[in-house]
Amino acid sequence: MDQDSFEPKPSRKELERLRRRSDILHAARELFINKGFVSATLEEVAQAAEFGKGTIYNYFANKEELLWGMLEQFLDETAELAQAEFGSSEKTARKKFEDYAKAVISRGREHEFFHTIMKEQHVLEASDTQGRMSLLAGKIRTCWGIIAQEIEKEMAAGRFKQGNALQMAGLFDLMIRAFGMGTQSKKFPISAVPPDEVVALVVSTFLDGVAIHTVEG
Amino acid sequence: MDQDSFEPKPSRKELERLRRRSDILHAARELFINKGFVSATLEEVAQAAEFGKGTIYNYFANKEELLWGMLEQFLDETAELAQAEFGSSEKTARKKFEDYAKAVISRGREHEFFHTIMKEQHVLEASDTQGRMSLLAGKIRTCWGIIAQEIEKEMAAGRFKQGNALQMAGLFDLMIRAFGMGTQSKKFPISAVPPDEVVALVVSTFLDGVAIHTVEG
Amino acid sequence: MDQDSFEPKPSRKELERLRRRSDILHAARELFINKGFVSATLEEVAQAAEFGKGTIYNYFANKEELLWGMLEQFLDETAELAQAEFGSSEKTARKKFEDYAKAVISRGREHEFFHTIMKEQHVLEASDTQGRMSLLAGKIRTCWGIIAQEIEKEMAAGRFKQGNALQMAGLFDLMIRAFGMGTQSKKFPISAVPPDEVVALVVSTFLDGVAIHTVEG
Amino acid sequence: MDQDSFEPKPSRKELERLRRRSDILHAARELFINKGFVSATLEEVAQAAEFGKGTIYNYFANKEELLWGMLEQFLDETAELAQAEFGSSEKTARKKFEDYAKAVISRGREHEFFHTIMKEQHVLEASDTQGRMSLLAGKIRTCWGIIAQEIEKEMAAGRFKQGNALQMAGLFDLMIRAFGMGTQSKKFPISAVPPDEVVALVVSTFLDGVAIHTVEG
DNA sequence: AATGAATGAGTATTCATTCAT
DNA sequence: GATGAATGAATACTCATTCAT
Repeated sequence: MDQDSFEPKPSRKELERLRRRSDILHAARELFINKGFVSATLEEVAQAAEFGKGTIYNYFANKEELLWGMLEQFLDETAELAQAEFGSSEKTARKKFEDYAKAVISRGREHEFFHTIMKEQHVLEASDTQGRMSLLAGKIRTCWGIIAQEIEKEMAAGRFKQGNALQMAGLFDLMIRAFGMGTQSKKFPISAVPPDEVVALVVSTFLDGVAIHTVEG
Repeated sequence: MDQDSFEPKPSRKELERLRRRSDILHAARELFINKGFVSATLEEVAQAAEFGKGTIYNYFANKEELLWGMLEQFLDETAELAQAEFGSSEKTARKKFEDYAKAVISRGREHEFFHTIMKEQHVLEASDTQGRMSLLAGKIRTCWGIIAQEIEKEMAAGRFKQGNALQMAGLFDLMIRAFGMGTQSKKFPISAVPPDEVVALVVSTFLDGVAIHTVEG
Repeated sequence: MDQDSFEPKPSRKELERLRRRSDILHAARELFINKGFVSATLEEVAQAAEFGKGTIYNYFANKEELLWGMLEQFLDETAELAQAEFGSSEKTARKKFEDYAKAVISRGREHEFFHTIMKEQHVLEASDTQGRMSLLAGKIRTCWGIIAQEIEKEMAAGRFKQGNALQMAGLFDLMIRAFGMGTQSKKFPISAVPPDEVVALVVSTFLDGVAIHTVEG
Repeated sequence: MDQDSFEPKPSRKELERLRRRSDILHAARELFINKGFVSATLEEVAQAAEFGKGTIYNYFANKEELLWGMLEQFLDETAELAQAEFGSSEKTARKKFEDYAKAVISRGREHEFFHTIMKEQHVLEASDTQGRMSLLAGKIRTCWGIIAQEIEKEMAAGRFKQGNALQMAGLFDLMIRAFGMGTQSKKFPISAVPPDEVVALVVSTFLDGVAIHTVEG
């Protein structure tokens, strides 16, 4: 957005700066996911990023900016992931859903953007200036849009039921993330489900449902 | 210990005390859901409960106890809800799933135990003494067990695919909760979906999947 | 002071009231000595006295009054003690000093009025209305006056050096109390001195000093 | 650990830090002595030290640490004082006792370590981790040991009675401190004794006793 | 550019005191 | 008279942010 097309060559200085910014965001992500935004202190972020506390303020105006920056980075990575799994043209749709689910599960909490957004919703709402939330929502739409394209392709081919593809994509994505979270956390009742089974259950349920279908039509 | 079998009539005093405790918990629930446990202050809880700050401490040893108490209350209510919807014997399974989904969606954030537990996970882990987390997990299992019974009945009748009923129940419950949260919040890309459509999409996907099934077997 | 000579017969009611007041003071003494006035809570006092918290306020206007009341009771008991040991006419002076020292040591912290007054000095100063401190000082003077009488008798008999008898009495009393405290507390460097030795050292030093006197005059 | 033998020059930074730490401790001493540890607030300490409240916590982990630090500083100063008065070899023993007594009295409450330790005993006991109390007791033993050496010298020379020199040193030190406190405080019955008289009475009593000795042996 | 000491607003918790029962 | 639930003022401690070096 700011780094427009007419900034021809980012100087080495500038690149290093962006690199450091990104490093700080990664350190913050780890902490915010584990302790929650409010409980994680800037001191801890600085320590994790191996910078002085004051230095963080050279890259981010305040603590909230860290959260916003981290979520943007977060969602960009998720979009890349979706693109990587659904962009290829050789795999069947089922295989794509499977691989995407597998990829999401395997990253664990590292990619739980949904969880994080929900978790820190009130912080985001309180510090949302100038429609930054819309920007984030746009990025989510991008992610789900990539999945939705696949769904539309299948609908067009008569292999999926007609419906709102974006909603269906969102539902699928959330199924993995929510069920994944519920089963991978040690503290949960249906925990200890191996990742493979999680993927199998979610994908088969999403595609085929749990009811038995005798004859269609 | 106290609630022994020979304490037939809790005194009026005791009843009032429990009533007030419950009132405080409800006030806390509202706040913790909206602002997050860490950000909500005890001053706010007290104000919401229309008590003095000190009074809260006559009912709960500290802030964490409020969270634990609230989650227990929370889950007990959810179990009642599940029992109410799945306990009846006249409805078809599909109808039961529909009615449960409807009920969950309609309560909104008021019953998002899953969200809350995930959101405050690190607080809970930090203050979990003597396996209170297990107690909570047990209550979740109870909720999902009620749904699972229905699934098992259908499996036995040959109408549902064989599988781990508890996992399937959990998946269904989380589908409603996660998708419900994503669609009812104003800030989300697939927002503004009317509750009825949410229920329809989740239930039909859970039962039938999104793929078209021509002939089975 | 208030219970003037024309209150002919305190009713049984009144006597019981005084008795309860005294009980509360004893409970408070124990606590104030062990935890300090500021740290001891009224809840604890009430519990120790086996009364409800509110009841304490029927006997004392506030927490500070407990401290003042307790110190008066305290000093009255000490005066009785001094009278008991120094009042008799059969013992030699040396024996009287010994017995008094023994008695003080044996009561332990229960009679450490000096310690308590020093310890809570700032509380007393802050809540000293209408010269209550003078009243206390008067009671101390009474105690030391009893000892001083003995000293004066000895001076008159040419057995003690001339000097300010009250000062000498105070010095003796404080020697026992301070050295007693230092030696009976487990945490002190010259601890574990048996009470008998403490008494012997203090009395012999007070009377004879530590230097060796070859010929006097 | 840090103050190793090969750290020849503490950096200016480090020195300033120690200086500030010491300043804070002196401010705290003043307050703790006047108001008592529990009653003195950290806000007051900060104000007295002319620092922000938060700054205090950069130097001390919590309020208790202030008390411990202050007592150590306190006792180190007292040891220096004892060394200064008893270390010289030119003065007679009597003169040394006199000068020490004078020095102690003249510092007033500023050096009343004994009073402070007694006063805050329960706080110290409650926060005594890893034998810090022993460390303090050791420092007291050091102080009294310095005095005891003089006593032993005199015993060896046949000028003092045989006995436990450490106990005698402790007794002498406590005589000055307790009697000094009793006489210098405005509120006490034997108050208004000029410091010189206090010194004279204590020293002469300690050395010679109050009884008249006609012929020894 | 990087740092971390200093700061004070903000928060959980305690406890003397009141007062309805 | 006795009680203890309710109260809020007071206090230790934390942490985002600033700024001199």
